[in-house]
Amino acid sequence: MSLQIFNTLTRKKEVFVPIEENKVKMYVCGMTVYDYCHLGHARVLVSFDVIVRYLRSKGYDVNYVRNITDIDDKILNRADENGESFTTLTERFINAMHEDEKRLSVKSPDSEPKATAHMAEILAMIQQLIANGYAYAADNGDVYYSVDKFATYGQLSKKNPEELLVGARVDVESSKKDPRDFALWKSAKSGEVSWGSPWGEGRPGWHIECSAMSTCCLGNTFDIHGGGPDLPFPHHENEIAQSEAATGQKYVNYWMHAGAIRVNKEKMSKSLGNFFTIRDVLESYPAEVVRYFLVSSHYRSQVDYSEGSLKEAQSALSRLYTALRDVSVDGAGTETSDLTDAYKAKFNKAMDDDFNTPEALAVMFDLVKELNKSKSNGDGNTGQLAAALRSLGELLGILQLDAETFLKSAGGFDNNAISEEEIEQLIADRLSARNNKEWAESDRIRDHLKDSGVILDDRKEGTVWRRG
RNA sequence: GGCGCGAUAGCAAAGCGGUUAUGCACUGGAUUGCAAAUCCAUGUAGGGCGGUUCGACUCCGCCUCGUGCCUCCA
Repeated sequence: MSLQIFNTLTRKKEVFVPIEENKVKMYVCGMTVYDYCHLGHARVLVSFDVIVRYLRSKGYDVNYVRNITDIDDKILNRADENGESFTTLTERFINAMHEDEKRLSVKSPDSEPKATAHMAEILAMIQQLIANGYAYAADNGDVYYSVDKFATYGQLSKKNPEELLVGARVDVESSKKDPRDFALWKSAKSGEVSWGSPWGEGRPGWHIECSAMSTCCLGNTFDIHGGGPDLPFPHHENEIAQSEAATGQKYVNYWMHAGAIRVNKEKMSKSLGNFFTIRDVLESYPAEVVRYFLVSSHYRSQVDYSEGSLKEAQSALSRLYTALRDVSVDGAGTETSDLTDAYKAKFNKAMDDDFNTPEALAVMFDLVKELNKSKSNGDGNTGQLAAALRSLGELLGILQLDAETFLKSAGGFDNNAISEEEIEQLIADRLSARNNKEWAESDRIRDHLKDSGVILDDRKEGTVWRRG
């Protein structure tokens, strides 16, 4: 079974064939660090994390590069508003982003290049573009890319260059030769942070940093380039124009774009102001629940965010962890058997189909049913089934906690929540009531705990509890 | 206006030209002092109109509705 990837460039699923056998060179557009990451960023972070995990599980040696945009207009404006240096601002939000991704179990990329640390490569590419006749320096010190010179402009976003000309905003101040042209280098206003260049003091345009950094990290041509739903145009279109005009070679083989997160049927975005930051959401829900929510829909689909969707994610995750509760997987992790191999094969088949995580989760729930049956009939397969479930979960970045820990903390985000000590005490009180067959008192305690979000489970060995 | 994407049961979300998706919720049974969890059983589908086909939720066309990009945004 071969891996198929939906390529934005062709709008089709294609069999994935890497440039170098068993190696994947992958670049994802990361954050512009002037604010906290929101759920839309989390979608990209988690989606590509799953993709990398799966590629590695298939034996690929993946070089995953995800950049950080640490210089641009919004960063300078925000730093100015805050009365702080732009580096103080960006360092703060880079740290915040790293905290957020860690909490969401997103593994760090192999490298995380920053625009400000790659000025030499950026300047070299701009000079190459001028030398190749694709860019020009304007009188004011700006350098622009000549969109008209790049014959296949619009190939990724399926836009007609002529129509872009008609629809382009006319900027009276601009020194562009053509309204479609975009800045490779912006001359510095007085007092602004800047870098020296052959065209005077200035800073790079938004698009050039990704062309320069991806090329320097991964080579002229690489396998996968990913990003969010709003990046195909103009960002990625411009990257193609820059890189292919500079190197004369194909830039990227497979373009991948995540779908939008929506709130009330509207895209979550900074400009609309309807965004929830990752840390906002993590105030109310365990990180793994947020991650499950993101993984439970396909990475390309639009998904609506709501309280209800997280509650449902929590319930579903509880079913998975409940199956793992009290199962010893000692010595079972490395066993293979026809039983577990069948589930793994189905899981892989789903993931081979453009990383179909909802389908993969369905396989995990089938496995859960098998595991639950095994737990009750004592057929001896319990350990290996649980181990298989966990190892599949690992590929999605879920189910790595101790089941007991998850189940006892899942709903525990209320500061007024009842403590474990109180719970244990009440359970002990209830036990003595039950021993005396005082069912009314026993049920009173059960109901009281239920009102506090604690659900009891009476077993032969004793009473266990969870929050839910 | 241009270029795309989508419409699945109460909700969420997949595959598939003919046979149970899956999860949450719901119903009946087993189980339990009562529960919870679990298992078993069952119900609830595929926007509208045409076409292709022995047969379409699944392919094709049209329509309606929703939504994304076209401007900084993941």
